[in-house]
Amino acid sequence: MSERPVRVRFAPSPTGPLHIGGVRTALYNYLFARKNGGKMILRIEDTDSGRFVPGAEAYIIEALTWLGIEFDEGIANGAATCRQSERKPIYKKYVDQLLNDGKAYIAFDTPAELEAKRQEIANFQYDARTRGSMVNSLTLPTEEVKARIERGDNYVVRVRIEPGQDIVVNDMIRGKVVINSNILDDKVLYKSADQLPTYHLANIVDDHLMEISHVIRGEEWLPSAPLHVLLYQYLGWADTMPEFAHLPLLLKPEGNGKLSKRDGDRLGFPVFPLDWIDPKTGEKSSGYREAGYFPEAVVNFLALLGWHAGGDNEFFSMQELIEEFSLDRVSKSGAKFDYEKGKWFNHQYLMNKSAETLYPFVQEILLQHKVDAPKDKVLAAIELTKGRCTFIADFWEHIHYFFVAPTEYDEKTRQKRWKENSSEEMRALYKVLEGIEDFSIENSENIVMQWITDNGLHTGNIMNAFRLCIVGEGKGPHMFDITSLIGKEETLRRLDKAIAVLSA
RNA sequence: GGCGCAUUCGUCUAGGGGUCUAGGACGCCGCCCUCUCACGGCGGAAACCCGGGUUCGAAUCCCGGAUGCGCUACCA
Repeated sequence: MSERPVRVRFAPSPTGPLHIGGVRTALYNYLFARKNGGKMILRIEDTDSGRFVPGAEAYIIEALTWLGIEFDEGIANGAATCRQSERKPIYKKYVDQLLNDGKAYIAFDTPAELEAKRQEIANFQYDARTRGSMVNSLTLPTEEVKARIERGDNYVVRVRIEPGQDIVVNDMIRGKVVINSNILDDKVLYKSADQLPTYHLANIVDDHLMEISHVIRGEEWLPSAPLHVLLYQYLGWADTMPEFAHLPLLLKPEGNGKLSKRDGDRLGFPVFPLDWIDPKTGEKSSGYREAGYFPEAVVNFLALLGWHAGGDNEFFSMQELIEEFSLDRVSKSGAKFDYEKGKWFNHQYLMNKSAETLYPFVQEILLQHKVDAPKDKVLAAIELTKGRCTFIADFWEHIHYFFVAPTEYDEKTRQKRWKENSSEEMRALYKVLEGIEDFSIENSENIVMQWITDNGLHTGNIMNAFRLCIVGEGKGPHMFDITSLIGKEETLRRLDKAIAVLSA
């Protein structure tokens, strides 16, 4: 283990909205950096000009900001300051170095020609066995190569892999992974067409220049890690090569495969942090924020998909995650995405919030429904109902009857709770309630219960019918919590109306 | 096909040779609380992929198989 300062990066490609697996990668990088007193860097890997999607970069930054994942470098005024597309001369320099050192060569084979080769030869691979029969600087005379370049022919630079050597990747999560160079191909490092490096080269150069100490990324990169190790050696940077940690993948909740962008709308839950509208197709993908999730619930849930603190506790704030996080407690195998558990987390976070904290959100919902109620009444209603809500948006369903009298009565509840003598009993209850001066929870409950006892009535029958009259359906907090909040006048009004409607 | 990684309840996982008749959580089921719905409490069903080996002893170590996933682009 080196003693150098911890510096990690999150390096997304701006090809669309950041999906939840990417968010988790960013989160683990962030936790690792904070835990070890290191720096977190954002780098935009936009070396594929063809797949660039406008707005994607801003989306990534907004999403991570929402979740509380902060960057120490690479971001200023809300925009990324490190984009690979803006570093062309830097990569060119190292491409030339590799070329001069004979670690790479120029190839003129066109994509169409390569495609033809693949059709022609099964398992065709551009490598030590085949490069001698291809069109490149190894097979062409020097003048010809020069002439072609001057003529403006497009070419690529390929890494020259020497066969027959074992390449060792030390992975912090998986241990030692050995791969023989025979199976590696001469990957393209640079394209003359857009003068941009490919991922592999840009990645190594930037990680080196930015003094990245740990590369924490998805497992899909493990197969190319040997190439990266080789590039560090070719460039002469082997001694400062970062440590690698390849994270297990996030899998589809059902069936097989990696969680993908399409799964969200197919399965009916978000796989993106924020809503996203595709600029080309106009297609909308839903996000956690708009679905009503709290960022801290998403972070908590995501952190536990592939990592475990060891004890029985499952609730962690960002600060606690930072304190507890460790790469050697990251799982090796992929985790299926369990949306139900995500909802449960949100429910827990919502229940644990104070009515005061929830107030602005609920107030907005009430306003949308044209309800203007005093704050203390809203706070009380929130306190009584928050245990029933998973999302903020659920509040209206559970809170509306505190502010709006029922206009209709749930048919099922009516059949079950409205008995033959209910009208009569409710009329009697009306009289009792009318006579109560102090309409507080305790007092009204005492009086009504005493009345029930004295007259040999059935508590369940009375209360359930009463609930149907006041709420309109068979749910909600205890009746006197509701009636004392809506007040005597409103209680009597609702009761009167309900008796008329339900007796008809 | 080739190469790599992985494999404990349906799902997320604890477990790093004996304390495992395998623990927790989500979901599911039952009971309690109760005027209903929730919340909460209690309880239940539910797993070490298979086969060899190492060992006095294996969920834990090794090998093989099976299965899953990933990669195999002038994409990241």
